[in-house]
Amino acid sequence: MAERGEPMTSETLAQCLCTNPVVVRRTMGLLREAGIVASSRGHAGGWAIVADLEKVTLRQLHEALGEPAIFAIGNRNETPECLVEQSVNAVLDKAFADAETLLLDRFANVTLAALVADFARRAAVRRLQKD
Amino acid sequence: MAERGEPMTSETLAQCLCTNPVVVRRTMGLLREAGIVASSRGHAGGWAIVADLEKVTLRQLHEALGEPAIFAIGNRNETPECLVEQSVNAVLDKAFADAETLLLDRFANVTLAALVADFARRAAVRRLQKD
DNA sequence: GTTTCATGTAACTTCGTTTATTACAAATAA
DNA sequence: TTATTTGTAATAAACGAAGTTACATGAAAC
Repeated sequence: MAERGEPMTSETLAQCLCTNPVVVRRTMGLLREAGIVASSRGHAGGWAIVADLEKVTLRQLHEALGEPAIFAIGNRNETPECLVEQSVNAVLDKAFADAETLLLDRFANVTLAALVADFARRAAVRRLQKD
Repeated sequence: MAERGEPMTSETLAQCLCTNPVVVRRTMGLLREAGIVASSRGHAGGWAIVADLEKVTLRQLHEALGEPAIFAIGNRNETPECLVEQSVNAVLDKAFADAETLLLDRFANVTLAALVADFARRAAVRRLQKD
C-alpha cells in the first residue's frame, strides 16, 4: 500500500492477504479510527495510508487493533479464590509483565518506513535472482 | 498434593481444579512421563508427587507439558513467500525469541518448593482472617 | 438522475482447537 | 471376586476466529 499512489479496494487487499474483503474492512476500520489509514467510497475508492510512515510503529498498530492478548498461556483469573492459583499468579505476573514490556518496546522501535525499506531491499534481491 | 502423604485420585483432583477426571489423567500422564509424579491403580491408588520439590521448576513443568506456545500473536509462517511477511518476521523474530527466553528463565527460577511455601503463608493468613 | 462501484455493518455460517464426556479395558488392593 | 482406580480411544460440546451473505449507504462516472 505504501508504494501506491491510489487507494486499494478491500477486494484487492483481500486477495493479497488470502482472506475476505469483509475481514479486511473490519481490520482496516480499526486502523482508520486510529488515523493510520483512510477509506473512500464509490468509484476509485478504497484504502490508503494517511499517516507518516516514519511515525507509525508496530506498537501503534497493536494498540489500534485493540491490543490483542500477547500470551497464549498465563493467568486465567486475576483475583482467584484458590490459594494455589494466587501463589502461581504472584510469581508469574511480574514475569509476564516484563516480557510484555520488552516486546512492546521492540514493537515501538519498528516503523512502517523501516518495513517498507526492508521490503524494497528484498524485492530488489528477488528481481536480481530472477535474471 | 505436596502436603498430602497419600495419593489423590483423578476424581478428587478434577474437583479441585474444576475440570474432568480424564483431563486430569491426560495432563498428569505427561508429568509422569517426565518423572515428576507417579500414578498407582486400584484401591488407594491415585497420583502423588515423586520429584524433589526443591528441584522441580515451572520451566520443567512447561517442558513436561509439551512446551505449549507462549505467544498468542506472531509468526504464522516461518518461511513465507510473501516479502512483506518476510520483512515483518525478520524484525519480530528476535523480539519474540528474547521475550520467550526472559520468560523461560523466570520459570526456571520458580521451584515447586517455593510455591508450596508461598501457599502455606497464604493459608496461614486466611486462617488468621477467619478468626 | 441513474448506473456502477466501493465501503459499512449486521447476521449468520464455517472452521479449527481445546476441553469435556462416555465407554470400557487393564491393573491392583481389600 | 469385588470395588476401585488408572489408561486410553472415540466422540461430543464449547468456544473463538475467520469467512460469508446480504443489503444499506455514499460517491463518482456517464
